[in-house]
Amino acid sequence: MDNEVLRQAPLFSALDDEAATALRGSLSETKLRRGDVLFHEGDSGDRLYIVLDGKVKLGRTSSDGRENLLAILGPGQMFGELSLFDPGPRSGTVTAVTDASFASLSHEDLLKWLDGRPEVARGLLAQIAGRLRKANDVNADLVFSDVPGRVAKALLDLADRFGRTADDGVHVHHDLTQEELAQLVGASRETVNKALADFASRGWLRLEPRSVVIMDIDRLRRRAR
Amino acid sequence: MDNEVLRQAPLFSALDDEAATALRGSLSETKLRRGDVLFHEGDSGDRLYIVLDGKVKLGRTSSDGRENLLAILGPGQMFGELSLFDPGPRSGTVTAVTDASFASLSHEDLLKWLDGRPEVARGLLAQIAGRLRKANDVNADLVFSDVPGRVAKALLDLADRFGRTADDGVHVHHDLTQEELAQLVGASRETVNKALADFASRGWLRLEPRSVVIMDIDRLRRRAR
DNA sequence: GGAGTGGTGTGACGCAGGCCACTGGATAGG
DNA sequence: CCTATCCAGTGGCCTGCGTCACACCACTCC
Repeated sequence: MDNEVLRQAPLFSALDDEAATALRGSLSETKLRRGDVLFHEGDSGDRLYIVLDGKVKLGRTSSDGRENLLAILGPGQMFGELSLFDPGPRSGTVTAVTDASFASLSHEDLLKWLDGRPEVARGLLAQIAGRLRKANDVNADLVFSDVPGRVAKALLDLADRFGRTADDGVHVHHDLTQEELAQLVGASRETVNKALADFASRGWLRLEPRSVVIMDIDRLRRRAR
Repeated sequence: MDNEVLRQAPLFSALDDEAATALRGSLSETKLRRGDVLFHEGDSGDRLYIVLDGKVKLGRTSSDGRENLLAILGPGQMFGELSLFDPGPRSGTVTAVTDASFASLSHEDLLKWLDGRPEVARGLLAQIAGRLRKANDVNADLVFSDVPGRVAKALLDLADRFGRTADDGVHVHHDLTQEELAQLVGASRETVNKALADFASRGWLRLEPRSVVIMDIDRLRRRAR
């Protein structure tokens, strides 16, 4: 298992070596291929997962079958926390968008763990609080911004987390189809495509399959707000 | 100060009498009149508040001055938690929608408090996790539901929390203007008004100033999903 | 009383963006 | 290789809802 990632994960950054070693005993590892589903909305389950490698999408399906993505998560990020506190069914479906691996921990083990270690509890709170803040931001965007604005915002967020700067711009291998990108910003595939094409025609970015190269990040930022 | 409400507040429901008495020493009380602002988005501040009496709206303002409400909070509910974990500026503005009173607790006191009492920490986590889940639900609604659907949902939520059942229906004194209701569901005042008028013309509810009487809650529920 | 103010009710108009329909390229599976 | 499937790109139509523009209270405050 990849210790490096775990030690950098926000949740465990406060741990000393001894504690980290002790923790590893409770963890188990899972691997998925692109497209595989880790769990479905409505499943029961109480494990907390941390992404070691790859990316997943966290989505929910409406009653009439349409889908909407809450988040794209990469290495170091956790999910499945919600079922820890109200132990109901899973509130979303988690699907791998690339081959991916995870460390996971049972509800029970985590709670045992938290009791003795207030700094970990605080880390967990900070994680969830951050997610809440972000969810609120997304709400505001859905109300205030148009689709191109939300697409720009999503690209910038993905660039922040997965981008690599080269001399021809920031390469963002988001690994998402335009359909998925559309579900992430809450719009139709067609409209997202048109927004992307428009950005490209202005020279702000270049489109590549499942990735973009951002060439003028300042303009994109201005479009996003 | 109203002990009853405090003891029922989800955050402190796990406390025994001794602990509750000890806590009261750290609390201070605040009162507001309808329309008064407790704090603004961007203010610094690290107090956690618990509503004792009345209602508040938690809102944020977009760069071009339009407003959007994240939540309406009533007795027993807390707010201001976010600044506890990343101690940045306030992420929203809190305004009283009725005369209201609050108990508050400083960041520092709360953290001191949490360390010895894992059950309170867990209560706090559960609260925030619940809010996160709710924020995600709102996101899905903004993507999937039309305005009338969101209005119906908002009314049902308000009815759940503030409604009183009488023989002519469920009386919901939400204390919101239609403008505020519109900001809550992310729509214009006019469209919300038309949705309400439509519901009323179907006999599902009756409109009264700053309140509604829901007469056919099942139909309203069906319209909401 | 009259005038201002804040909330509610309604019609008309325009447009962002959803939905549909189709094209073409790329990848996979036989 | 050929076919099937998936994904990206683009145009056209239609509608939900935002915006504008009013009218009509129900108040408070002179």
